[in-house]
Amino acid sequence: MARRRQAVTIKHVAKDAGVSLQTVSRVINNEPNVRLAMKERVQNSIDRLGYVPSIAAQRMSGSRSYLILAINDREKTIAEWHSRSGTDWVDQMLLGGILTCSQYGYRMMVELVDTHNDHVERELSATIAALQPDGVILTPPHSENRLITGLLAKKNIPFARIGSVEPGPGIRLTMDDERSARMATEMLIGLGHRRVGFVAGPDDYSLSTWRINGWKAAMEQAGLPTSGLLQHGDFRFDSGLAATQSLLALASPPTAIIASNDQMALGTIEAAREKNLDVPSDLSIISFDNTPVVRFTDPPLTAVDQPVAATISKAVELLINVAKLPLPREPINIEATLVERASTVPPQN
Amino acid sequence: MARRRQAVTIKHVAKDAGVSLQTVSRVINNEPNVRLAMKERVQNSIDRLGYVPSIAAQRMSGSRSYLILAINDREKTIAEWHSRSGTDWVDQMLLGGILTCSQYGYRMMVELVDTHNDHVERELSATIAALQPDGVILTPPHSENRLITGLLAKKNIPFARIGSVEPGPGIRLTMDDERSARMATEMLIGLGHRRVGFVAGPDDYSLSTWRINGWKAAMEQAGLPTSGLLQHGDFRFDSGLAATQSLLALASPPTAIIASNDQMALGTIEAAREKNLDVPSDLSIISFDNTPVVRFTDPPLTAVDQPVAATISKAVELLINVAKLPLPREPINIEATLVERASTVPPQN
DNA sequence: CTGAAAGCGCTAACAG
DNA sequence: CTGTTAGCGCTTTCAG
Repeated sequence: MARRRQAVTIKHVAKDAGVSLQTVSRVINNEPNVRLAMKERVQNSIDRLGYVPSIAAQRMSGSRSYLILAINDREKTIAEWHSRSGTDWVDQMLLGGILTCSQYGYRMMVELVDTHNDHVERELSATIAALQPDGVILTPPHSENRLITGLLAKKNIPFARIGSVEPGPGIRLTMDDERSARMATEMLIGLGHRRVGFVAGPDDYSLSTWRINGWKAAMEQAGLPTSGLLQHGDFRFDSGLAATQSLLALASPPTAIIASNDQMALGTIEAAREKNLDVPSDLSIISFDNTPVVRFTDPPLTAVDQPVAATISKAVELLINVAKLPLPREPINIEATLVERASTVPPQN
Repeated sequence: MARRRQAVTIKHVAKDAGVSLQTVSRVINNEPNVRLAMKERVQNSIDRLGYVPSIAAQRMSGSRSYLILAINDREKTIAEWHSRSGTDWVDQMLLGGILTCSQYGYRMMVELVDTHNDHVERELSATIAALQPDGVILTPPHSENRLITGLLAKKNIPFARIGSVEPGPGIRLTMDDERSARMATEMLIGLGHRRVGFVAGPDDYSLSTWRINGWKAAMEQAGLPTSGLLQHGDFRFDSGLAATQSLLALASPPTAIIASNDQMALGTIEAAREKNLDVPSDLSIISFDNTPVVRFTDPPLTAVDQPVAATISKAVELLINVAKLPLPREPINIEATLVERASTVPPQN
């Protein structure tokens, strides 16, 4: 491979503008202490020569790397990509991340890390040493992996924890899962449902518990029982199917079910079909996430839309401005909304 | 922001192993001329200290950046992400790209570039100057944008052109669209269809034409007419709907339609529904891409699966080994497969 | 086979 | 406000 060198460097610009390297550097970085005339002259040379600073060189000299790392769970992400289940979590991350990054001259890079690996620390250390990101975004279940958060804190790398309110280092952002679960439950209660089942996610996701709590709170506030109406799944279709089968086998089965994600909701639909129950007249369904698939199910699913793009965008912003802005001490909530479709109607009997 | 320095550098390793920087460098890069004993001693220090070379420093000193850039059309990609249409093109790129990159110690980064922009060259130049990727993957319609391919060639950056056979610089990879369109058409003919309509993609995608050619070839070979059975769309739902409406308004409408992508196929389903035609008994449908949505339509769509992950994976491999391997002069074909679902049956009348 | 020296492009620290 | 100097961590010469 040809030894590629930077086509036009800060030296060329300095020479062209007849100033020192330092002055050019100051202009690039928008630092104070440059006369306007000088600044314009330099900017002119920059534009004319088409100069763009080398990120590698900037990083080398102790400045920023202009890189934000978004870390996802390796196993789960690859499984989703393989299965082509239509989960667009990564896409929404990129949507929020890339656009916001580019506003600040940053880039976003997606990394897959295996939480359950004994070598998480080594794996992550290596990535950080190699890439030297200016900020890291942690998604569940990494957000609460002490090995990871501890390492990042120790290395003094700003990071955001999506979907975690657990105290500790890092900026915490949530989509207020308790609130949205409550909202979904209240909506069903409002329609007249009194037995609302809940299919929860796995325990290693904090948000699983929050959603349960929101559902319970709404039920209790309406004076409705929850006992026996809670089942656990693992976010996959099969587990949603099994959980719903259990719920529908109850002496007095629920007339509505909330599933903690779309894939499990598909399982819920399937379970209803197996029992010859009509959705929504026999069973109303609300799912979480609002991934593309919910619009193509029969019937289209009412779903809690998780504002993933907005959340990542916010995280990027905070991470980039971490030096300037005062760091939020409290978790930041990006509110989810409920998208009504055809899977929710009043109970028919 | 704290001025972060590399925790453990090549110097530490050199000192620890009692050798020169150079020797460590040779070990890292697996260069010859290091005695096995020496190599082991150095590797030991590397492992013990947990040393990982800084990519920025490597890049600075004229070596590789270990970065492959995957460039997608900005407008189209963002529109798809926003609409949450379930297109998983980017996910499949990442699946193939990230995994293969990581095998070689590389990373993949997704960039969005606006083809229709007058400043493509400047935009791309800036990205390249900033990132200095070792390779670039171009997807349609960038693959045939002379401004882009010319720039990359001039800068001597290895690149792959996905979905292009047009002569010129760069490694060309296709999914053999003509072949798969022929295959789809033959399948329908095999079922007994004689009037097979085709909804093509936009002209600025070469593959649109290839798919048309495949369809035509199969029809002609079977002695079937194609006149009037071709309509053009722009890959979006609405255009698929309109194109199908035109086809169904024909004096003798087609009994089967091939749509050049899944979104347009959804439009085809909708057009059939509007006319009270049953799919598949009144109208068989095959779509291209096999994105997640095709499994959730009613009925699930028979579709040509585009091996995006495999193609990107292959591109990455070639790009990384561009110095060692002889560069393929001919386009490389990664073969698509036809996934049969419920939207294709023999014509009912 | 190994080492020493020079430099990649940029910024921090210090002078003026 | 501007310039000079030193060095980031690594690889490429070029010597031994």
